[in-house]
Amino acid sequence: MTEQTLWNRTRQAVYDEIARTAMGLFLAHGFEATTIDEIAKAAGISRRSFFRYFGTKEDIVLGDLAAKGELARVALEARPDGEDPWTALRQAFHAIKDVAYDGETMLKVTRMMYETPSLRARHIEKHLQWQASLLPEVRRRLRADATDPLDVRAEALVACAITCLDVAGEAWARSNGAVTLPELFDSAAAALRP
Amino acid sequence: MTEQTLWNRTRQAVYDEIARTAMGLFLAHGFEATTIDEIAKAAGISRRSFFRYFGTKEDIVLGDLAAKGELARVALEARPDGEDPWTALRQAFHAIKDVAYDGETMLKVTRMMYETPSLRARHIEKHLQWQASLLPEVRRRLRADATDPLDVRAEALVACAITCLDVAGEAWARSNGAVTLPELFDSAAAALRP
DNA sequence: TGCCTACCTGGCACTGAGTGCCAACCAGGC
DNA sequence: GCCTGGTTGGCACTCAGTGCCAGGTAGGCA
Repeated sequence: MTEQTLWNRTRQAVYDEIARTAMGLFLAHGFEATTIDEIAKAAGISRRSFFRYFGTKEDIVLGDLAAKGELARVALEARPDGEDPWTALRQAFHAIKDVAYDGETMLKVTRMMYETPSLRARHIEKHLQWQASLLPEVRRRLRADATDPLDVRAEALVACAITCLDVAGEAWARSNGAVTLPELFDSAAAALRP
Repeated sequence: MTEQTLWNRTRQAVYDEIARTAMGLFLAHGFEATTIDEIAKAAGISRRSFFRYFGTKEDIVLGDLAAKGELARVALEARPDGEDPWTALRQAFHAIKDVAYDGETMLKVTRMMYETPSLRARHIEKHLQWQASLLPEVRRRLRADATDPLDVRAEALVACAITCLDVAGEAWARSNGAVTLPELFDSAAAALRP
């Protein structure tokens, strides 16, 4: 982890402040309708400085997604060694929890994510990084040969598990929270193995 | 289908010419390194006119992907009624054939697609449209209730079938064509039901 | 105390994608 | 010959994102 110097703490505070401000604007006027100039102005920083904290506008919304992927990887590696890889993946994904906002806000943010094309695209892009980070462990469990061009079992399992999570997320956003995300995820995953 | 007036035929010819020219530039200098100004100049049209044929640079590469989705939908609807939905999806995807370029070029284009972030993102976006278009038929076969927020079986099946195709495509591009795409797709799909 | 270094900041200029608007053009129908 | 629908190029604009530079500020050190 990054050591907690004064610099880093200040930086983190500014980062959080920008994210908070921007999210408020997004929820009030929509993601696409909010320009980076507006965010910078509202957060009291220059446009140029904004890009020192966030590479793109999308990163504000999807910031902690990479961290969640690491959570899933750690959880997967903690699953018992003999467990069926697909089951292990399913269980590992239950370790992912959203704590950034309260339930109502989380629903709004999720809906925004699935409805805004550029956000949706970046979201999936981050999932591709999850895939890369989970792949080695699933390969190990399958005793798969990474050099065999025909053996795509590990890739397929990981990618489809993530896809199920995505399907569940979209259904959750549409359902207005009538059902829980883990419930939906299990329902999606079960559909593949009747 | 659009009726074949003189206007439409001319328009189609220009469209094809732009696509051909642009693809040549992409393969020669890379997708991101090629600007729209360069494409327009090489194709002998104005920058403004380019955007009347293609909404984005990515659409040049992914142009016929929507048509392929329709191909898959038609093939799915033609599968026998009693067939297991997952099997029907698998078989339907075998109807998708690439005929746009010769094998070697197709490999290069595919590799470019998987390696360029913006292309990859749009590619997945198009796949989301496939999902929407295939969903009703799979729901019908599952006798699924579209209003039940917990029933995500159809979504999961369609999305994962597409994901398998995507996994297969990436593996194919990486393998330099050592194995065929249908082979890889079957291998990926089989991994989910051992 | 004063200097040096590291890091941050705002501002400016630039590229490149994508859009709105307008004046000009051209083929076919009446 | 005129009208109409569709097209074209050009101009100006917005917005995202990057490179560069000059200035500030905190902390370490002599």
